[in-house]
Amino acid sequence: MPAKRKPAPATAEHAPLQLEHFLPYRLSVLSNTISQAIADDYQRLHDISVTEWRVMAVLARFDGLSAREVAERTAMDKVAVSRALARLVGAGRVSRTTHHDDKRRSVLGLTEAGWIIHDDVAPMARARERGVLAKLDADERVWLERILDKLQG
Amino acid sequence: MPAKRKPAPATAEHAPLQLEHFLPYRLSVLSNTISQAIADDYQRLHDISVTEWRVMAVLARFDGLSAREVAERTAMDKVAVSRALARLVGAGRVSRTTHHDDKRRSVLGLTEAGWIIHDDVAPMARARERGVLAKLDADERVWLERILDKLQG
DNA sequence: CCGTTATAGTTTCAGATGAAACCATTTGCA
DNA sequence: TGCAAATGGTTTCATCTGAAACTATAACGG
Repeated sequence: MPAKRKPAPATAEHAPLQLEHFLPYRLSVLSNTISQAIADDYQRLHDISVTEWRVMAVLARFDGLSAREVAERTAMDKVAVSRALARLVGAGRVSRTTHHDDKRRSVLGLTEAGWIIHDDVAPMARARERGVLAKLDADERVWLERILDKLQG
Repeated sequence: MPAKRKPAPATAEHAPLQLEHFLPYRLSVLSNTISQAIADDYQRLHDISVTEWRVMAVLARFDGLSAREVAERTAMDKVAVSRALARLVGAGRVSRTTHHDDKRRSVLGLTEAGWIIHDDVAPMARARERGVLAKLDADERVWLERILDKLQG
C-alpha cells in the first residue's frame, strides 16, 4: 500500500474523486485482480488466452452455437471471438462446420482435446471463485448474489 | 443429433462452468459496462483516455506525486502511467518538474487546464456512479460497501 | 571513495484490441 | 422473381498494451 502523502487538494473549490471509495474504480480493480489470478493459472499450464478460455467455457455449456451466439454469451465482440476461434480450431480444440441450412453460420463445439483442457481448467477456476467467496460469510454471499442481479438488470 | 442447439453437454461426466453464475465473470461484465459508460462520457467531450483520466483523478487528490506513486494509486503499470503522462504533459494538462533532492523522480500536478477538465469530468463520473447505486436500496448499498471491503482486504 | 545494487522513468518490440471495411449468404419486399 | 438491406464472419488498419531492455540517478557496503 502507498505511503502517506499530502491528503488535501490545493484549493477547496475543487471536488476530487476519492478513487478508493469510487464504486466503478473499486469494481474494476477487484475484477481485474480475480480474473488475472485465474488467467495465470491456465496460461501457465496450457497455452490459452482469456478470450479463448471464455469461448471454450461457453461451448462446453452450449454445444453447436454459432460464432455470433458465442459472442453474445461471452459479452465479447465478434472480432475477438473470430480470432479466438481461429486459434482454437487451428489447435484442434474446437470443431467448426457449416450450418446445413444457412451457409453463413458456423456450428461450433469442443473436440476431445478441447474437453480435456476444459476439464482441467474448470476446477481451477471454480477453486479461485471459492477462494474469493471464502472471504465472505453466508449472509454476505446471499446479498452479493442479490446485488449483482439487481445491478446487472 | 437432437433437435435444436442450446441443450446440456453431451456427456454427464463433464462439469461446464455456468458463466452467468460465475462470480469472476459477472464482476468482469459489470465492471466493464460501468467503466465504459463513464469513459464514453468524457471521451466524447475531451480527448482523453481511461488511463489519462485515472492519472488526472489521482493528481487532483494528491498533488506532487511521482510517477511511481501515481502507478501505485491507480493500480496501473508504470509503462501505462509513463505514456499517459507524456500525453498529459504534452497537452498542458499536467505539470512535471524534477524533484530537487532526487533527480530521478518527477513531481507531478494538474495545471489550470487540467483542473478545468477535472472539474468537468468528475461530476459526470459521480453521476454515473449514482445511476448505478440507484438500482439498489439503502440496505443493499450498505452491504455492497461492506462486501467490497472484505473482498479487497 | 569506488563498485555493486536498487530505483525512477522511458523506449522498444511483439502481440492484443476494436472500429470499420469487406465478402458471402440470406431475407424482405416491391 | 430480382434487388436492396440485413446478417454471419473475416480482414485490415491504427492504436494500445505489457514485458523486458535501457538510461540515469541514488543508495549501500566495504
